[in-house]
Amino acid sequence: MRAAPTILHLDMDAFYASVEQASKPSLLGKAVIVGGLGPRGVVATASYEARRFGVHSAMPMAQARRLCPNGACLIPRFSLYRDVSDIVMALLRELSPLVEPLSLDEAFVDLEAGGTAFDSEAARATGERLRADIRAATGLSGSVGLAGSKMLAKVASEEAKPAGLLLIEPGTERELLAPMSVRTLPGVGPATGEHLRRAGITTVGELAEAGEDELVRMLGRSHGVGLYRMALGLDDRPVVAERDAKSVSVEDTFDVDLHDRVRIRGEVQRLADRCVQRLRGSGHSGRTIVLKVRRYDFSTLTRSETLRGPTDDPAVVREAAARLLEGVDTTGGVRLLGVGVTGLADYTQEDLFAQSLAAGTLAAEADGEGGDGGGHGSEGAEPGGPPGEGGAAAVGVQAPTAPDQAPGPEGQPGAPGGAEPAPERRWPPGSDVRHALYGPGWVQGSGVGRVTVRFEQPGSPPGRVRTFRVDDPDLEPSDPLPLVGDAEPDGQTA
DNA sequence: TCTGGGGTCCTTAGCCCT
DNA sequence: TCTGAGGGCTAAGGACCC
Repeated sequence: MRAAPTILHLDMDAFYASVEQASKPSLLGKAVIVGGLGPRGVVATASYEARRFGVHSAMPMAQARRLCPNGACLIPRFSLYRDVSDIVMALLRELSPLVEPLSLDEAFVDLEAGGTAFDSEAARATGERLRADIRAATGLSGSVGLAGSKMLAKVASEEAKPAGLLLIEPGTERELLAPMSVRTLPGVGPATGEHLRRAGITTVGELAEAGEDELVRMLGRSHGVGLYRMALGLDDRPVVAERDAKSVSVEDTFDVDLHDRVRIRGEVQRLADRCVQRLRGSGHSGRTIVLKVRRYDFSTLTRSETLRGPTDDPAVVREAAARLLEGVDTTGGVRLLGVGVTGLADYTQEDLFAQSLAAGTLAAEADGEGGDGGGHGSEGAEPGGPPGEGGAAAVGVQAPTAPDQAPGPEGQPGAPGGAEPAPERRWPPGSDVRHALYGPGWVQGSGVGRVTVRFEQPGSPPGRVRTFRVDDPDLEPSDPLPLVGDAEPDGQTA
């Protein structure tokens, strides 16, 4: 391990919730919960105000609402978070070319490689400056950890939260780690934590005392050796700037379990198409198709099939996913379906061409695909009629119209619904809107044909609330406004 | 009214080949 | 021809992370 604490770990504080508070001034200092709002939604991030009520990430949203009934529950706005993240990551890249993003709100930086800092003094100064720069550029706060390794830098930023900075001086690691819970170490989750607890190991110090052999015996070679080293404060993993994606997948959890086999097939086809869209978007093709099924009892199984060559052909992926589904028993119902592609290769025209030759892919097959599956698979469910069990309205909860359109619009606003009579517009809480007269605002809630909007924007004083009919022609969805800088002059916030 | 979505990595087991 | 070891690949599941 290096001598100087020049690995920096940045962790933005309650990122999604903080972005929401910054862009919605009336929520500053209030409990904000960001996550899925459906009956099976979970919390992605809670503001520190909400955490005081016991709300935390991965908690079912229903439970969060119970604990914190006055909290503002909002859907995530990933495009905005990505924009803010881009600003933060750009600031990190000014410090060093070696920046390793872990997610939208977290990254490692190798300060030494950037020539930014070679000792504790300089590292600390750099960290403080970074925090100030992030606040100036985004209005948000982040926590900084500095240490001689990635693992320790991450532990440090966790300890520094919220809005702090902690530097671990070389030589003090073991002493610092010893009393901490084993769960502090990366790679120790609920299962490993429980495994260790049963062996009487609850702290990092006890982990180190157990010895490498014992940990290997308990947890296997890779995990055992890795954990033992971490317990000693040893971690020589380098900061890696570019990481190639290894898989691409999409999955959907349904508000109500799906029973109807025809519907399930339709959903798998949809997911396959979405997956290929993402695959192509990332400039990849892939060789192994994976189907994921979570059943009514939460048991999860995967089935996979490896093709002769990589593909990004939707028809090929659809067919593979359909074949895999045929081998899965779905009686009892499914709550989640997913389609993924692994074994990624860089997309090239040659790949595509080779694949169509290898798999004998025909464009005609893509269109006539239903023929194969529908032919022998007509279990019950008459073609046009509503499938049984009320599974039909499962995904589009609040779309009482046209319950039986087979691959129904999914739970996203503005999903393509075909050329039906204008579907009722939906206004998810937290989403951005613009009113012809009142300017930019956000949806505070909607129901019984009404939508309530608060008219405010980043940097404005808390705004007023007004209620409209859901089909008010003056009201329309809009893009998020940047957190800092060009606020709109026309926003009436009085 | 339990438990999202998008990932990575590891382990185990079976099969095929040398 | 049989047997065993070991490597590579595939499939499935599990743990973990944010």
